[in-house]
Amino acid sequence: MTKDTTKNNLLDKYNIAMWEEGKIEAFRQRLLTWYDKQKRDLPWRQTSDPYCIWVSEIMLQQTQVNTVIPYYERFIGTLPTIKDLAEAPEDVLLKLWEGLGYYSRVRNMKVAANQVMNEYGGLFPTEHKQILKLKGIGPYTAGAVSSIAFNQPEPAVDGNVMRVLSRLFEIDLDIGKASSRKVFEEMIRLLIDPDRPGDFNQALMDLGATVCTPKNYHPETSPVRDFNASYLNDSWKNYPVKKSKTKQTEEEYIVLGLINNQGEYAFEKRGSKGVLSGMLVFIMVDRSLLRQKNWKEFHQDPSVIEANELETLTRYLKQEYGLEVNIKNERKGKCTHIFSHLKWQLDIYEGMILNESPGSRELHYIHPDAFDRHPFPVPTQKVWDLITKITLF
DNA sequence: AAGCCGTGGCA
DNA sequence: TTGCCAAGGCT
Repeated sequence: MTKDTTKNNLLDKYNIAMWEEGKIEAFRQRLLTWYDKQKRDLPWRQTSDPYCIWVSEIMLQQTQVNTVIPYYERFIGTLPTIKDLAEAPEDVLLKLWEGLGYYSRVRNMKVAANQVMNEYGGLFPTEHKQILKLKGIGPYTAGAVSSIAFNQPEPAVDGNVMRVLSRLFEIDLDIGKASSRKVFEEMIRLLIDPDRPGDFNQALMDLGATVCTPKNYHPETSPVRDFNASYLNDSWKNYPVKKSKTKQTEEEYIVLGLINNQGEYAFEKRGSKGVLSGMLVFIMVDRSLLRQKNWKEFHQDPSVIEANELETLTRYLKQEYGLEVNIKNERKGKCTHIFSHLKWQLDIYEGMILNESPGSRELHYIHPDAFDRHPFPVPTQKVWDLITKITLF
């Protein structure tokens, strides 16, 4: 039995009707003409160096263009080649990444850079299959680098592309589900311009970022509105389909700015798993571990640690860190930090370290004058600003 | 498969 | 204020 290569099983399965060849070619031309005229002038569009394209694509993961631009300039300026990246100490990399978030991205880049040095002699691999094997490079980024840097007709399906295609074809798939991406990739394989695959992919993303946006979407302003089934059928408000996310869970911490007799603050490196893994934070103690069952009944003043909780805290610091401290029971300040899936409520207190003995957790002592030399995640920076803030009367 | 991983911007 | 969203990948 011979396979019918004119049919696409995945598109058939979801009853998606692809356009005929003439319409596809007209679409390519309309989209690329618009792109040639309207494309955004971005730093990584002034190079064809796969290393630079790669760096930009990693930074752009779940991060907006305007945020990325200064980070990209500084990163490429500091580490102009993949060899520089492979040889850079992790602290230097994290300092360049500080504030961008998702810090495993840059750690993975260093691993990938070493893969390229060891397996490809420092030359970025040119084949999509090889690129996909690099640490931190998934289906989207492999497609982006392949098409943009090496002119290969590979799909690069991100949130923009899924939103654009959902509206163009009235696709009812939930774009939040991982399995949906493959369907959109099959569509792109048929749509992509074989002569300008990189520009085609970028044009679709530009369209999603500037015209076919999640909010304030006006389909009549689109350069490809004639191709847009959801516009022609006035169903565009239904697309894309996306399930709403679950709310962040809240966690409350006492954060301690503990200073030793040399004027240094105590920090802790978070574990290798979980949020902010391997990053420096002030000592944080989960209040749910400290509080008694009915603490709310007798605890009135939120700026003061209740006596029982303070006692437990003191014991905890001795046991976990080997620290004897004198905590000033007057809240220095409070702040919140919101992650994608959780929310931290931080109450900040200061204290003096009276005695240190070996504890189960290692501490790092950093003098205020040296603070800027270390990479810190934003929550640590927020707490730092509160602790060192000069109070004006 | 679905939950985890940061941060800033915006209505 | 709150929730959503952004050029996703890993486990």
